[in-house]
Amino acid sequence: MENPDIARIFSDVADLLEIQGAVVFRIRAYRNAARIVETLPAPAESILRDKGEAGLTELPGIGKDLAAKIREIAETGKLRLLEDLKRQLPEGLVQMMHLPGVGPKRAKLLFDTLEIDTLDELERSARDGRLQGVKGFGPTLQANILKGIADEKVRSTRHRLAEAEAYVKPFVEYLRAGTPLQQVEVAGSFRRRQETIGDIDILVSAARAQPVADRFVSYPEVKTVLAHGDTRCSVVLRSGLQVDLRVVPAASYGAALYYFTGSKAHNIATRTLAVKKKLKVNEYGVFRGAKAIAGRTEADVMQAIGLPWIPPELRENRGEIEAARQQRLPALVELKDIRGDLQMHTTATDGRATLAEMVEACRRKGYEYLAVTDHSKAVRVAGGLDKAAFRKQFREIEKLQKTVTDLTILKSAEVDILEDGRLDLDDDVLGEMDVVVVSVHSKFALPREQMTARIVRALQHPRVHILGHPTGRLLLRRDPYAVDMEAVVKAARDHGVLLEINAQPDRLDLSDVHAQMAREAGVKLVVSTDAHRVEELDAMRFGVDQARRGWCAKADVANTLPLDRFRRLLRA
DNA sequence: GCCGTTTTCGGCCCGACTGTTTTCAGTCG
Repeated sequence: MENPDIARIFSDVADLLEIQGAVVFRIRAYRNAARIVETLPAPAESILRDKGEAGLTELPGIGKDLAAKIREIAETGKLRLLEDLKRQLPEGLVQMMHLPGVGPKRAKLLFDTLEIDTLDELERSARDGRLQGVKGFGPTLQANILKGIADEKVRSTRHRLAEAEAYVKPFVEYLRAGTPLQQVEVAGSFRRRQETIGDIDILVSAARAQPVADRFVSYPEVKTVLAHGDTRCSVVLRSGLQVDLRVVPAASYGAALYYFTGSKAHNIATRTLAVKKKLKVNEYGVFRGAKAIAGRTEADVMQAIGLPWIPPELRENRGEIEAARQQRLPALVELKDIRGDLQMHTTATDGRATLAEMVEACRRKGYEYLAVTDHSKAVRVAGGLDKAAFRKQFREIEKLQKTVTDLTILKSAEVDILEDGRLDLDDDVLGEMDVVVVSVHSKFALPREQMTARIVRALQHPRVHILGHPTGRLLLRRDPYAVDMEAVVKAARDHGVLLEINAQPDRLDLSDVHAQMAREAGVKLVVSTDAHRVEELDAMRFGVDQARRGWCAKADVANTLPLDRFRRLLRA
């Protein structure tokens, strides 16, 4: 069982307990546990293997009981508690409680009064008027339920960060253009630079809230208005993206920004800290009794709680609060630290721009070096190059290099890792390259052991420098292939291989959690765009965001090094 | 279910909006 499977089970338990009407804190403990397990830097199974249940109870939020339950799941593949709950409560109730306007209480009420336990049955009851008789189910709620069921069938749930950015920028411009705003910022998971976004939170400070709220719900792209209050509104855009607005006075802007940036888990943890200091924290400020002691800026708010300012990317309650209290937050890598891009393609294979065009674009970015990494021959669909074709390209590079003095073009390739872990090019041509990137592009469905052995074997090859997009995932489209990342990280460490954070907005591979895991193992990373067009070189910032979420400082990212030191690292 | 330089029991973050109510429960973030 992988961590997400265990998390899923805890999350299902929480849903069913909620319907059952269990004590809210017990429910919270399961939800909390789901989140903890989901974001663990190592598989729970290997923690159990190495340190037993004690290794799990070290984690704040996991006690004796939950540690034993994790063991039960690891050993049997399921959890008796969940099986029991499922026998008592039909699973359809969980789907019902996730409809807008329906929560655990109403789902249970529908089951108890009308024996409704599926979405289909609920839809029929709403249509034929049976819901009328149930307490609390007025005409509006019924209409909302029907709409929710219809939306459920065509729902676009999450959006990639880059995609959300494309929708939110014009929306913010529209708000700015029409009403006098003092400050405006997109908060939430967007500001934390999470790889995918459920909804967008726009925070505004303005002298008068009402005009901002009115303009917000009138945005032409708005499909549905979910809520329209004085200071808080919520809409769904035609794209399916939900956008929430919050308007606060300037004196509360920092507190509101802090609160609406989240994450929820981070907020709960810092508020708990505040309670111990006899303080109350809400979106309007930090209060001692009735007296506001902070609120205007985020830094003020955190200082009042006794914390230094924590970068949004770290606010996941994954140890950042403890690190902040001990003044050992990492100085996170920044876009301006990047001195070179180490994966890109040209018209020689599946890129759209020529070698000269890509080099010129990198020169304009002010890079010190770049690696041209066209595909090797196994990637037929991309027109992968053979030994002779690479040598031809290297001669072109040498020729071009003579005309370009202010940046170095590194000869390279994205060499395919074949099914058995051998490489798609011979050692002699690999030896003519400055840097060798290896990646998996085929046979994604291999069993976990086989895939792990395949990648580890490739990393053992003495000429390999970088593992490209290590898990092969495509966000929201394709799961990572089954692979033991702990073993891959260990192999990378043992053989001095760098792990790539691929900055393509639909890859962002490594994930934040894996990047952090690599960093903690002492493995160096690189952030590369894998650009197939000149414009895609701009994706570097998404990769840097991901590195920051993985706690990476400048020193953890090898392509922040000046060329001579980078070369020395490759040789080592 | 977790946790503890207040506690092994008794706490556990906080507020806005909606719909259906006549003062608030449920939902949501």
